[in-house]
Amino acid sequence: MPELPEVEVVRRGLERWAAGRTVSAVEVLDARSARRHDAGPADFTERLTGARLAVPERRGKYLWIPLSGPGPLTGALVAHLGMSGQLLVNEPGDTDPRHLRIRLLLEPVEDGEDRSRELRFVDQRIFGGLFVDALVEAVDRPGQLLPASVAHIGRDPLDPAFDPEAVHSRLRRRKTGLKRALLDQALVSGIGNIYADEALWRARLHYARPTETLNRTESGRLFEAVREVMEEALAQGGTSFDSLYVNVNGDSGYFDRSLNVYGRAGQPCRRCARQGRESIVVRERFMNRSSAYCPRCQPVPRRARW
DNA sequence: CCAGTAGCCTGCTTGC
DNA sequence: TGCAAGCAGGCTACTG
Repeated sequence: MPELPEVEVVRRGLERWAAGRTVSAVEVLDARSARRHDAGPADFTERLTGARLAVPERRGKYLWIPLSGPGPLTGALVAHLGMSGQLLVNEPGDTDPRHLRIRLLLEPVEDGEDRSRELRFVDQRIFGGLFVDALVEAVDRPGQLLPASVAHIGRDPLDPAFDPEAVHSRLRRRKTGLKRALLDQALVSGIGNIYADEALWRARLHYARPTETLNRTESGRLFEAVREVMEEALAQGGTSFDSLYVNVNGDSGYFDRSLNVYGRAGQPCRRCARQGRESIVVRERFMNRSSAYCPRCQPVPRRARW
């Protein structure tokens, strides 16, 4: 499941392998993967054909490639990977993978040696998709452009302009549970179910903690934990884009090795074990998804908000 | 405006 | 063995 670190790995791969190229042809094999393009697949194809791909950008789990026509910027190709989306760069003629949904043919870069490439959007479950959108100025930063459809997304903890104090104030004004707030991409972006559980564990906070009772120390600890979890995942997955095949299926290599609570229900809490205490990680259903935590170092708050 | 939830999707796993 | 239900969960659109 791609979260921010996985999406950043894709962004880097695209910067390395697709930026600077011009789209010569587009094939929408499954219109559902372009359903967020309001004007339909034919318009999607038309807007992309002949466009030049600039350096990809990212906010949270949204990724976009600014497009220039023959002239200045005309918009952006926006991608969201959803649950199972992948963006792959291939040589034309490579065998089509099972869930190939959209294909973009990319012209060679103009040095005579280079070949054409294919940018492929592969997505088993079709929660993700591609669309073309207009670029608008960021409200809090004149001059910074982002797709109109991404304007409501909050800055992520790896963004230099991320403001922990501002997010803390907004958290305090909410009346909800902490994990619900962490997963709200308008408040702070890039955090999905897995990294939410991992960050909460690190910060020793329970997912049902009422946001309005959080103090600065705790929110500071939490954002720090989120950043650490993301940076570690990035360090492990962020080196695999050095070959042509931009491999980003959500496997950053982080999953098996470094997870402390997610997928570890029934196993001992590592932090408690280090302290010579015994506590077993539990898994509960919450918000129609699973939440894992250690009941000893992340005790259920007195006034829990589920 | 805010909090909370249904529905979108496919494929693997589990239960009868 | 076959079939159905359960599960995985990010995001938008919608309701209260």
